[in-house]
Amino acid sequence: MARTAGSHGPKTMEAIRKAALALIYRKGYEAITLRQLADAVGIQPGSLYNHVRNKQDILFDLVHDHMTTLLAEVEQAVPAGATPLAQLERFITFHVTYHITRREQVFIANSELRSLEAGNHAVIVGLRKRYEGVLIDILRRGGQDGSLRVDEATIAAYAILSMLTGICSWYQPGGRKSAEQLVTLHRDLILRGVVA
Amino acid sequence: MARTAGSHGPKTMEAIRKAALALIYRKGYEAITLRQLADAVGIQPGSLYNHVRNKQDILFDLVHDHMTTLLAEVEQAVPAGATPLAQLERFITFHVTYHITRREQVFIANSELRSLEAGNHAVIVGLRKRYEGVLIDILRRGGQDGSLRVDEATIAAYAILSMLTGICSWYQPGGRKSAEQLVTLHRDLILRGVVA
Amino acid sequence: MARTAGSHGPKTMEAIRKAALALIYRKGYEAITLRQLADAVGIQPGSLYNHVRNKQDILFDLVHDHMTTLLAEVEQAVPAGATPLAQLERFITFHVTYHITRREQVFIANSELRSLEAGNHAVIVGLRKRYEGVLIDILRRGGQDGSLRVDEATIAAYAILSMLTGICSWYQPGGRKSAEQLVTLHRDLILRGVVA
Amino acid sequence: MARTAGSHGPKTMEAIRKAALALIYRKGYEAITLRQLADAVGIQPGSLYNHVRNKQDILFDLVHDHMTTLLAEVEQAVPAGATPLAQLERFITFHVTYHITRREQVFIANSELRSLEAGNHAVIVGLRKRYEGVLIDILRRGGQDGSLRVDEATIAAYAILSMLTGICSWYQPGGRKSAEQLVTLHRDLILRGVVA
DNA sequence: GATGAATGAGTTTTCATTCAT
DNA sequence: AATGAATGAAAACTCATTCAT
Repeated sequence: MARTAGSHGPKTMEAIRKAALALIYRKGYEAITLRQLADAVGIQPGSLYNHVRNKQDILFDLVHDHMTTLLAEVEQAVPAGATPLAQLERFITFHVTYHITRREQVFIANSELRSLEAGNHAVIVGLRKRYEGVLIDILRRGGQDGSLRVDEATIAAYAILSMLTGICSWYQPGGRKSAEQLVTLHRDLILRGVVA
Repeated sequence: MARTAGSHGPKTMEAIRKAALALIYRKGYEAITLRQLADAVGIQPGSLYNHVRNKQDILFDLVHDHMTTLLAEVEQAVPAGATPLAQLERFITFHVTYHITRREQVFIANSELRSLEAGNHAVIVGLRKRYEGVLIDILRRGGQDGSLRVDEATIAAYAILSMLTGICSWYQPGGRKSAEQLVTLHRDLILRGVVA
Repeated sequence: MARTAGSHGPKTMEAIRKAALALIYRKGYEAITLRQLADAVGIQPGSLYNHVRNKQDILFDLVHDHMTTLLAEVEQAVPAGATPLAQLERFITFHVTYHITRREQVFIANSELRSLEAGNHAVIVGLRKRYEGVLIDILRRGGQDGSLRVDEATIAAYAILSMLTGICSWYQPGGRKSAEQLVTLHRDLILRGVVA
Repeated sequence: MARTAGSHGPKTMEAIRKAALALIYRKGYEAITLRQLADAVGIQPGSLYNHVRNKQDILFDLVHDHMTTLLAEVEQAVPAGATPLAQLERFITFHVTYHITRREQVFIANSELRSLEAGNHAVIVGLRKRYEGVLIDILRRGGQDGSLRVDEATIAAYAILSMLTGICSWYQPGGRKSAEQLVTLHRDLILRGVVA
């Protein structure tokens, strides 16, 4: 049959990725069907398999892409030679900014981990551990040189990451607060706490 | 929920709830099947319907129970007449303690919101808003009387809740840290931040 | 929904077996669909799974049942103490009779072996080797005591089995020849050949 | 297999035929996919259609080629003027030799008949009848002139053909027995039977 | 001639749900 | 209250086939 609609050629893969990101973000990996995804792309369900091996791969690709980008960029953002405090400030700024610009990827990478098959799961958890490691390392060095008040670097890192990552479950682009304001608010909270 | 009147085994209903909690916690609502649930309970899939109206109700029950308990208990835990700072400390203690004792309920109530049908979703979001309101209120009053350094009470509340709730995604009962230690660590973090 | 048509209860399994036998005989295992099978039984495709684990199991059951019956009956039919010649005559009589009464099972057991998964395949091949062994043993003993002119018992057995089993690819019940006539014709052929 | 570099034209068609023969022999017509076939040839599935009208044609070609060759060669092999006994010996020799040299074609021509569409099926069955006719004719004339002990020439012919054709389901080229030995064994069996 | 991407119909299988017993 | 067997809808995935490039 002649092709009726939708996108062709190398653009299709990009369209699939985009549609999958939006759909999974809204409904969750388990809840979406490949029919819905195909509809969103404008092709038949079977045609997805010209670009993708199976449903699982779609999720893994999305999460894996996100994690490798995240890791690559955090290294750029946190200057190696700086003091732990300076590094922490940079980390917070980077994390908040990145997370509100890529809410969907971040959200999926956190909430759909459970839907990854064992092998894929291990890969992503490994990458995530490396990312967490960046913050743990900063906190640990700050604790050792006395510039930061941190006994349990790991727990503190988890706490900080949870706080910052939580932003993407309520943040709406174009909301009342700018990215910079969010950075400031969270940086202050983390650095100095709430007690006046 | 909705057990048929005259049923002689409230134990079955309890077993269903327990099994559902464990299963949904591990795999997610969309990913589990009623066959798995029935297996875990030791009955046939059809028999579930003697106790439950449908799959959705199982989730809603679990989450609703959790939310009402949470609300009831937070009121007990946070003394009405105390200062904002004292209330905040109590809130943190309560929240952490509650969350690590009921990791599964908490996790589900957060991660499976998306799987609730519109009506059910609205109910739960309403309850959650009330719970968040408790903290927002504390922070706002603390900001007003100058005892807490908080401009944006709502955002600060979300940040604090995200941090604290995050505990249940990594906490293992019987781990290196006791509940009290976790309370202390997080309270210090929130109250005074990390800068030495 | 109320059940509309078809068979219920323990009879369904029997109906499935029967319909599967007829369908696979006519079209082959790979060529039939579970929709066709369900139609023939008078149930919905999904309902098959109340009785059967999957498509492969249907085939295996059919073939396995046939092979075990065949083995059990051949032992009855061939008297242990008799001379090789007498045993051979009995074997031929049994084999021909059995094969024309159960053409479908026999045909499937031979032609659909290829469609069995590795494990199932091995089981059936094992049973078949045991059946072939009965004839090989007769021929070998006949060759040793000089009553039969057989050098290569295995090859001769395969040749005889091929000849006899071939009957079910052309035999029509109620055709010109009775079962007894077929037995006689083939027995003569095997025992004395065609040269006058 | 990888396509021989830069090979075009009739070589591809030959490669398709060869790969199809091997694949269908191993797995059966219904069980193979054109993707597997294309892989084996080293081209894309769509490219098959430059050489072949559809899947069915591939099977028909294979079987039809085989049957016409078989018919052409059997006429060469069986001398028209010879006695029925001499002709029978030649027929056996020819059939066995041909079948063990072209096991795959023979096997397919027998086992995949069922997968031919009505029209194609009729053509092949017609050719097969002509081949069977050669043997039936020999037996009938032998029965009439008293040189062969055959009442039912058709049934005897089917029996003999089944026996001989059966060889290709177990014969392995390079096995313990040479083609000549197989010819001798089977000729003796058919001509004189097994009774000493 | 070959390719990559598309189609549409179909496959086996799963699942929530129903209901007579 | 439990069961076994049924339904009907849908899921992921496959496949022969087409066709613009």
